[in-house]
Amino acid sequence: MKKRLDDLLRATVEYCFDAGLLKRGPIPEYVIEVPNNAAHGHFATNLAMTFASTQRRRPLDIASTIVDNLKDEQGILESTKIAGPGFINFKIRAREWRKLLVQILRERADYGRSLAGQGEKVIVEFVSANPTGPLHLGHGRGAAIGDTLCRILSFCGYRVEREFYINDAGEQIRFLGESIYSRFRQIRDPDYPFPEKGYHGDYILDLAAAVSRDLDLETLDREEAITLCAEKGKAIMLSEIREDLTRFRVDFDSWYSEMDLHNSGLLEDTLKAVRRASYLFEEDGALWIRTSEMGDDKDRVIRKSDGRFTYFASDIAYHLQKHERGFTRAIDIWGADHHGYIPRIKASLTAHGIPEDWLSVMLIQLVKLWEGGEEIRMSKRAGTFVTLRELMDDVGVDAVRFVFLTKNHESPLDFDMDLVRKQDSENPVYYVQYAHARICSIFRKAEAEGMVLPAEPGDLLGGLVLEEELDLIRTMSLFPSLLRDISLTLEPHRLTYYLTDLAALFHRYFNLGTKTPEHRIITSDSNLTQARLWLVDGVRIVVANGLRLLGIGAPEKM
RNA sequence: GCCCCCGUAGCUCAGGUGGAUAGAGCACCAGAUUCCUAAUCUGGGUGCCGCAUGUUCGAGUCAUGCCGGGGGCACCA
Repeated sequence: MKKRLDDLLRATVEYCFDAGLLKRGPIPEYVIEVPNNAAHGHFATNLAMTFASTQRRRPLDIASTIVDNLKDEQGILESTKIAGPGFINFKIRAREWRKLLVQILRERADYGRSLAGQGEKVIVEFVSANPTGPLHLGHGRGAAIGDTLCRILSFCGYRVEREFYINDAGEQIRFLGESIYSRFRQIRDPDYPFPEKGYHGDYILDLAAAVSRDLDLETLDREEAITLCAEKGKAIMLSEIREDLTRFRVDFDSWYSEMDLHNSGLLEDTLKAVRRASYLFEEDGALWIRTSEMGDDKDRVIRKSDGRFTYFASDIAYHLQKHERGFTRAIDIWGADHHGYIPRIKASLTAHGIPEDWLSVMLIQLVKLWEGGEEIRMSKRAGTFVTLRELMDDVGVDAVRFVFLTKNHESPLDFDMDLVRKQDSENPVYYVQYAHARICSIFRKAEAEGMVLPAEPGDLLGGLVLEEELDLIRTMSLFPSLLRDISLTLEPHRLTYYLTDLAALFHRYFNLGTKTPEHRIITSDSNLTQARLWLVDGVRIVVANGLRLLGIGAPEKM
């Protein structure tokens, strides 16, 4: 609808140019928006105001010139008003809104889908948890945001690859092995020392038990045993991580191992490439990359003086790999504590001639858990943390995913266990899901009363005349552009707000019937009943599509 | 010291790439069910949008500085 209005306005301006009513020149950037005040109509544009400076005329004059010459060939406008400092406010005929409902009913599960992304190849890397422990809340938030974003991007016509980067080559894995081994030895010898940088969580005990079942740790020498513990432990953790993610409805297309990066020689190749670009230098026995010339605040070490590579080296190689794999765009979702890495990664990409905006990094802020009015403090090292698995057991996948998307990812999130456990309208996820269930219930009732909807709504929708009914359609019509906006701004949380709004509109509409029986959806007038059933079917479609993009179920009964 | 994020109603937070009179939920009070699910709804009121300059027709939104809170700085991962 916005597009049609835009075409109409441009045609009008062209006409005014031809007729000499406006000085010919470039049309300035302007917006068409849905005003937050309903009295300002369905759409408003600031066109006349942005025109003012180049036309050297008062915005109000320009507005009336435009309004007097509107090229509304198809008669979509019901009224046009000039208001305030020079806004033009439009109302669209009800007939046009009803046509949009027809479109929703036709497209069904595809409603909202678009080709906006033009098949652009995007790689989204998220979660990427170290396989040294179970997934915790922070990973869950990243997983929910990343997965929903991917679903939306795909729906908007991008070719999306979801990737999990496995940090399986560094010191941390060694500490994991030492921790497991130490716990094993402590079974016999409680005084056996535990590594200072080890992992204290109880899950290490389980790992020790599992590893020692398969291997005779007793007979191996310490080094050998630790290496094996590390390998086995890593494999077990990784498979648990996969299980948790599957249960959380997050599927990855690829799992990229840092170890492979080393073994396949890609790391060495990368270094050669960097060297060719002459951004490397040696100092104090270490190998450095001159990222400071590309916007980083200092140079960074790539290979330490002990001969081992830093993680940064793998990160550079990994990102160059992404680029070589043909992705025209990359999105990384990291914990906010990694923000310091952005400049150096971008700098090293720049050194290879990769444009700065090829990579977008989304930083996910902290999750704090609250229960009984108190914060539950968490620390992975100390082993006091709530895992994603425990959270799923406690409150369910739907609620967890929804809550993780109720805030901008750049804001810290307070996760209130008491609220999320509630299964009533205070819990936003139930509020939205219930809208869907309620509509299904209405349909069951209609069927029980022998109501059958024809295949196409035809002219029946003319019965939809209430402001509340047209409001619902208008809100539904925003869905496709909302998804496009989300894919551009990378702000998937906006979808939960939209669905909550739509659900509220629907519940309010439904409740009209409790006061005024003739506003009930199922009435004695069969034509009107059918029209209203089509309307709420539209709502059901949009809610279901939205929930699907959030990875949340749309129940038919609650 | 440098970098990132946050600061909007009593609380938790939205605020659609700068628009008109800044919103929602919770909390609080009062009400609604012979009815398609009361897992719902209706009504009642709040704001120096942290402060200050600037950019412009117009700023919660952009820029700069400051204040307050959180996080991060490594030849750690």
